[in-house]
Amino acid sequence: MFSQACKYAIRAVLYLAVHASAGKKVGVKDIAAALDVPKYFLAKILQQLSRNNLISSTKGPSGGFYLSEKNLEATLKEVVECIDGPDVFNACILGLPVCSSENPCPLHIQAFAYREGLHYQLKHQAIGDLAKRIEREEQKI
Amino acid sequence: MFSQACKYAIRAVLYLAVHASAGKKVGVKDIAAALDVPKYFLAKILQQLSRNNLISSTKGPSGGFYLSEKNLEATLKEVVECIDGPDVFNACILGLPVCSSENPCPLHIQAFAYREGLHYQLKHQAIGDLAKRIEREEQKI
DNA sequence: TAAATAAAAGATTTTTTTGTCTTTTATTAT
DNA sequence: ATAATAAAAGACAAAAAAATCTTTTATTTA
Ligand code: FES
Ligand code: FES
Repeated sequence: MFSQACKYAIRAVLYLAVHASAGKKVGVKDIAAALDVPKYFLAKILQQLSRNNLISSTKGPSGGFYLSEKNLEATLKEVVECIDGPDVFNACILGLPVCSSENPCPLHIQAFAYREGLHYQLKHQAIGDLAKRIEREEQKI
Repeated sequence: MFSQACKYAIRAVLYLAVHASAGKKVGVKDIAAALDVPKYFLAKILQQLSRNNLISSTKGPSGGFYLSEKNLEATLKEVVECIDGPDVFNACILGLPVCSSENPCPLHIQAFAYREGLHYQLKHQAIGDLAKRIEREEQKI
């Protein structure tokens, strides 16, 4: 479903939503250590998210990454599409050129439900709200 | 979700279920052409399925691949796991070391629900029955 | 202003996946 | 038996994804 880079991206964004803020930025090194993820690879991913204004950062001492108020209002759908491209939620599970309910492949019905359920949550839940739930329910990242 | 190899495997098996039989075997070249899939790569995949007794084959003139009665009773779950390994349906969508409802990641609920939906169909539907539905509903492969 | 810090950017390497080609082996039909 | 056929197996190449290292740029604190 998601590339390795995308998995790291989602986890890093959620980590920032929970543990960082404009007043308490956190560096790649710390994030990588907390998530047990390759440091340099994560840095690349964070740069890409930053370029696309999905996360915020400042350089220099006491710098690092965090989510602005604006960033917290975005959704994971945007994060996912930033890393894995815009077709993640529209592609046929068998790799056929188009996915459609009118002309479905044999796995379409289940696959479509699978994707849409996930897609719906990722599209409609703000990252900030998700973070609150993670803290409330003590979910792992 | 599925690797490219696995997608080809599923499609090839379904193609065989619909178009081949013990009396009418079909060669890699024909399958590859029909599915528009790289010939030599498909050959590798079919060999692996054959070694694991998920499809049948004979060499030589008028030889080729087909599904025996036994093969038709197997499920796509077995095909998938033969190619992509046994963890496909148990892995956390974020790549966390374990996926469990007791200690879920933030995407677990959706991911699990729909993954299980797919898993259930692939596990409980015999390939032969699936093939009948494909013919009945004229689904694409 | 200078030194220290941390992200941004660029270049490279490694690993995995995908795809190709060649040789061998088994089977069949002549 | 022999020739033709097609899968099996092995070796190889290309492309993509993942991971690493180095240099540059911006920022802050002393
Ligand atoms: S057509 Fe294959 S998943 Fe929709
Ligand atoms: S724990 Fe992540 S999908 Fe189940």
